[in-house]
Amino acid sequence: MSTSAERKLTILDTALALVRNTGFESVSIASLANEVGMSKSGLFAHFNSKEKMHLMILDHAAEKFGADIFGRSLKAKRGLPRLKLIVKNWVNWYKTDGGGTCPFLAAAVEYDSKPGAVKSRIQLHTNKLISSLNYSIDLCVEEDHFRKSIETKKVTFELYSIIIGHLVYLRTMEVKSANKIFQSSFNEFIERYQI
Amino acid sequence: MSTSAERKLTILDTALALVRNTGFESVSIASLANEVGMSKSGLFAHFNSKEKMHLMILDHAAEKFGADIFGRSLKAKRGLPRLKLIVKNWVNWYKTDGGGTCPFLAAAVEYDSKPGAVKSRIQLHTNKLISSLNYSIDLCVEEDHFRKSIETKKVTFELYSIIIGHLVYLRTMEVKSANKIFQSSFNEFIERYQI
DNA sequence: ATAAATATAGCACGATCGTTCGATTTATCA
DNA sequence: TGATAAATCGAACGATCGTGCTATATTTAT
Repeated sequence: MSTSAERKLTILDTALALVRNTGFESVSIASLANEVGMSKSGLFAHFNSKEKMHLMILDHAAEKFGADIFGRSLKAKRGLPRLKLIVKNWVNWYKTDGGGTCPFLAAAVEYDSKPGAVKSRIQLHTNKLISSLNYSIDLCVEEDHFRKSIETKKVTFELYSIIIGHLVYLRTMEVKSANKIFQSSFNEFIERYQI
Repeated sequence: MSTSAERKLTILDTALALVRNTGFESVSIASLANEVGMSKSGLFAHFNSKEKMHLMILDHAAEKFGADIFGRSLKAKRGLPRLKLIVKNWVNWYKTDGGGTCPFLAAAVEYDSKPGAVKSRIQLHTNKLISSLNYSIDLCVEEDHFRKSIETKKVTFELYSIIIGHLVYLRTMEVKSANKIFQSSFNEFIERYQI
C-alpha cells in the first residue's frame, strides 16, 4: 500500500475510534488532527471539507462494522448459528477497541434534523445494515431454522430494535442487568420463530 | 404566574422545540437567545451556565413528555387500553408541535461519552421513563389483561425497544412502511402476552 | 540526479461559542 | 413617588472552529 493510502487509513481509523468515544459531530478537523498528530491544514488537505471528511468516516465505519460483525460471522453455519454469531459480534462491538457507541446510531440521531449529503449517507448505510440483518434472517428460513410463515421484515425490525434498545439500556442502567435482559429477550426472540 | 416565571417558561418551551428540531447539543445559548428574541447575555443570566441551561431543558422536557404521553393516558381504563393510548401518544409525539426526535434518545446518544451532571440527569429521566412504562405493563397484569407469568421488566424492554426502533426506522426509510412494520410488531407484542 | 507531484506545515481570516462586566431599562414595593 | 431589586442589554474576552493561502518538506517518476 502506498504511503498516502496508509496515512489516510491511519487517519480514518483514528477518526472512527474518536467517533465511537465522543460521538460523531464532536470529531472536528482540529481535534482529529491533534489526535493523529499532524497540523490542522495538513489533515484538511486530505479531505478538502468537513463534509467530505464525515462522508469518508461514515464509509470507513460501514466497512469496518460490516467486516467485524457480518464478515466474521461467515465461519458459522448458515442460518441460526450465523445469526447468533452476528448478534454476538454486534454486542461485542460496544466493548472492543476501547468500546463506544454504535457509530451509525450516533450519526443517525445527531444528523436527524440536518438534511444533506451526510444524512443521506447515514440513511444509506443504515439501510444496508438492516438489509444485511434481514438477509441473515432469510437464511434462517431457508435453512429451516425459522418457520416459513414469518414476515422476515418484521422479524428483522424486532431484532434490530432490541439490539439498539440494549445499547440504550447499557448506557442508562447497570451493565449487568442490561445484558441479562437483552440476552433473555434475544433467546425468547429465537424461540418465538424457531421451528 | 409572575412575569419572570412566564419568561422562563417561554424560554424553555422554545428550547424544547429547538431540541426536537435540531438535537440537543446544537442548542447553544446564542442560538436560543436568537430564537427567543433576546440578547445572549440576557438569556445567559437566566441560567448562569450552559450546563445549568441543559439541565433545566432536560427537566422541562421530562415534565412535558410525561404529561403528554403518560398524563394524557389516564383517561383510558387501567391496563391494556391505557398502555395502547400511551404508545399512541408516544408515537404521536414525533409528529406534534412541529415533530422532531425524542429528546431523551437524542440526549442519551449525544451525551453518551460525556460524563457529568448532564449525562446523569439524562440517565435519571430515562430510568424514570422506563419505570413509568414498566408500571403501565404491571397494570396490564394486575387487570388480568396480560398473563401473570410474564417478566414485566423484559416485556418493558421489548416495548421500549420497538418504540425507539420505530423512531430510527422512521428516519431511515419510507415513513409509511416504518409505521406499518411498527404497528404490526406492536400488535403481535400485545397478542404475545395477552390472556 | 533532477524535475514534477504530493503531503504537510504555518499563519491568518471570519464566524461562533460560553462567559464576564458594567450600564441601563423595567418591575416591585415601602 | 421614590428607592430597591431584578431583568436585560451591549461590548469585549479568549477558545475553537472550518477554510484558504503560501511556503516547505517529502515522495515519486523520469
